[in-house]
Amino acid sequence: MAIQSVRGFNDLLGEELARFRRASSVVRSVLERHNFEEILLPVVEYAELFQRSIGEITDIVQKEMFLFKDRKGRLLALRPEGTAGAVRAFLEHKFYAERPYTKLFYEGPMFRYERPQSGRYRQFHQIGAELFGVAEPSADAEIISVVYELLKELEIDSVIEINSLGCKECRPPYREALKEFLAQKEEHLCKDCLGRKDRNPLRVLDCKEKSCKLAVSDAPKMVDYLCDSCKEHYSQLKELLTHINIPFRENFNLVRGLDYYTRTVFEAVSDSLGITVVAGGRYDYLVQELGGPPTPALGFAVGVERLALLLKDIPKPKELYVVIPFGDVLPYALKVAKALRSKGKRVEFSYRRGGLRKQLDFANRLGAKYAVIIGEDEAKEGVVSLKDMDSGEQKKVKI
RNA sequence: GAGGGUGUAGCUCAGCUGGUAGAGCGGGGGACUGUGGAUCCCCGUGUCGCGGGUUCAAGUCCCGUCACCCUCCCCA
Repeated sequence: MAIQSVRGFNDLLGEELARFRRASSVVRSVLERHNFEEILLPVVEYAELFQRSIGEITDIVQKEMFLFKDRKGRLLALRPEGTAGAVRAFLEHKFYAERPYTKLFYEGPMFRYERPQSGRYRQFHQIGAELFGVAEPSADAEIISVVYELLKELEIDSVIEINSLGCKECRPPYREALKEFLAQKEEHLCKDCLGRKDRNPLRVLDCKEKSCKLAVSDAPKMVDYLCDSCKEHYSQLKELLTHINIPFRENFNLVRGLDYYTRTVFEAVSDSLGITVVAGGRYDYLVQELGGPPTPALGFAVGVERLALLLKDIPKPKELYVVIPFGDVLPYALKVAKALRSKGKRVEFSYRRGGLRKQLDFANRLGAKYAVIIGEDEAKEGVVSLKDMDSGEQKKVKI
């Protein structure tokens, strides 16, 4: 058997790649407009970084990481997401000491050992942005505004949902209240939720199972338990979003799969495919938990493949010129191709053999806008016959 | 990790109750050595995903395995 690519690790090519590039470049340009600075992070980190940041009991850490040991026996991981690495870099370069706040973005492959399905691979790409050092809700508003603008620019139909998960003051009491509530609903919960109702009760709110949804419909809401400062933060954020005309929807059942989130969380779900394309939130304790100074922070990540899947149309490539040498004119024809390319034209030099007819047929198949016909007459006169492949018009021109 | 579907030529697929492989499209060549998208003619051995089993005989039945697609879990 010929060697195949590894499951979930795919070649990206053709139109799919064009969509991918488009999605990526739009997101990048929106981030650059907001003056986020790019950082190129390594793909491998110590496994401990993810265990400490994402949370020991999450599925990502428990069963979805690509783990391996280096030659000295240290446990390494292919990164399953980007925030942990960004925080590590923020601390390692001591950005907290040299600027009042820091805005970073990263792009690159992420790895999760999951079952592949539509819009989901073991190697996939994310672009993420992180804002370190601003506690005020204006930072939340700006991050959500970036998300809104990139979705708008890519013409992706989706709604931004927001919620608040509270802080270490108000979340524990809420968690307990929710646990108590769920204990009374046990007979309505699915098997997965029975497993997580004590371990990670917030996740039950997010379950797609009908009976769970129903059981949870009158569950206590985090918003009702928010402490004064969280409540203030959340209502200011909503006010700001309204002021800058960013449509959003509150979803009291919105939670995140990663442990580090606090206060604001948000997500954009595509209307057509029903998959999450962007997700993010605030993580005010993570920097400190990873050994840094107390630093409020927040960010988001987009799945580039998922975005690409939803793109309406892709830009057409530049108009193609096909240079057709005909007869003993090779040196001249190559010179013409070089000249056209130096003018920035997209040029294919035809290596196809056969008569002019066959070569024009070839140019046609390539989708050429112009055929640059070079026979011995043209070579002698120092011109080319430029044929417009749509209209069929042809004239001799100097290049 | 659980469930369902699929796997035959480059692509899309046909192949009925087992008798050793076909079509369309694409591609190549020609009709046609200076003008395309048309027409006509010619060109298909591909480990029938892989391994094993049943059988005189397996693309076709059975078991296993791998991959892909979809759903769930989880997540971007």
